[in-house]
Amino acid sequence: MATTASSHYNILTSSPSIVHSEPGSMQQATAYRDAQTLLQSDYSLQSNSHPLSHAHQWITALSHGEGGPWSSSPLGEQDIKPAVNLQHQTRPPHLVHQTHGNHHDSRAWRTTTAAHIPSMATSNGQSLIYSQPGFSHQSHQSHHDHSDEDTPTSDDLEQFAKQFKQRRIKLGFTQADVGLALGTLYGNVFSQTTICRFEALQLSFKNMCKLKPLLNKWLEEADSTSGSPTSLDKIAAQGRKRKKRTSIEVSVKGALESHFLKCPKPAASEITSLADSLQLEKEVVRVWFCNRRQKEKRMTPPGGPLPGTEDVYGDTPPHHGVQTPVQ
DNA sequence: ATGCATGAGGG
DNA sequence: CCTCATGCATA
Repeated sequence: MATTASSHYNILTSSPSIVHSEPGSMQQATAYRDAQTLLQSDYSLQSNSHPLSHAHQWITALSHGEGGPWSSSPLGEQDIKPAVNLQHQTRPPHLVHQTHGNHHDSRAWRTTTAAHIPSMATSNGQSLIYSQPGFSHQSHQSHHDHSDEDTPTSDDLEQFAKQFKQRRIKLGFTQADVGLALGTLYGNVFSQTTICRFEALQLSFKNMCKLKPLLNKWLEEADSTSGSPTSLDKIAAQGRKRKKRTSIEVSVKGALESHFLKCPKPAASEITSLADSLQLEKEVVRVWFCNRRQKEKRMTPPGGPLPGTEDVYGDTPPHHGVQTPVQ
């Protein structure tokens, strides 16, 4: 055992029917989503407004095959702007996080009536996260007022994400709401997960840039339309047996971590032997490494909140410049 | 909020 | 097989 899932795919929900055809086969999948949504909504006391309609269309990021994840392709969707992307393969950013925020959980959504404006810009180009090498160079465009257009900097994204979240909460929307709204507005539906990751800056720089405009529009729409009755509609079209999530034991994770530090990109053979020694499926291990690598490429460094030096809460009265970035 | 997973696209 | 964008299922 060791893991909750051995290696069999869970055959859940196979309702071939549509949303409302079979009087008895329209719950399963839908029920899950409902539960999740309701759960989420419960947190922030859903206000109601749920967009409707559905759309199916995802502009696949047509940008691929770039050497450096951080050094090239500012955006790959709007148009090809002769950005100043100086492309030179810089080694991947390693764990260089320093005074990163801290981790704490808090569902005090909507409780923080918020009254403070996040106008605490990073002051002197000193972001909390390591900055991207080779970005802040676009300094010949006599303007940079626009919230969109032109590749944002890491700081811009950081600021935007914060404001976005704040507004979203004030307006009483859940992350899931936003995801759906984007679908009705622009044809791109996103999950709660994605919105969450955006707010937490847990996406790649490129991905953040791509989503920012959309979320920005939603923001405008949202507050301007603050009060319009929207219908609630949900689309349920799922028919895919997903492998049950394998639960990897902490000790095993530790082992994987160790190997990752040594070799972030093991060869197939290595993966096989590693999987064997850890008694995991090769595929699971392979995927683990893939995900781990992705994590490394996020804007916010993995590993989390620096262990060790953590100041206590309850004290620290003198001064606290920045508030915890994470909720 | 996050861990593991899927899939498109590119070699 | 990898990278990348994304999300179901879960803690």
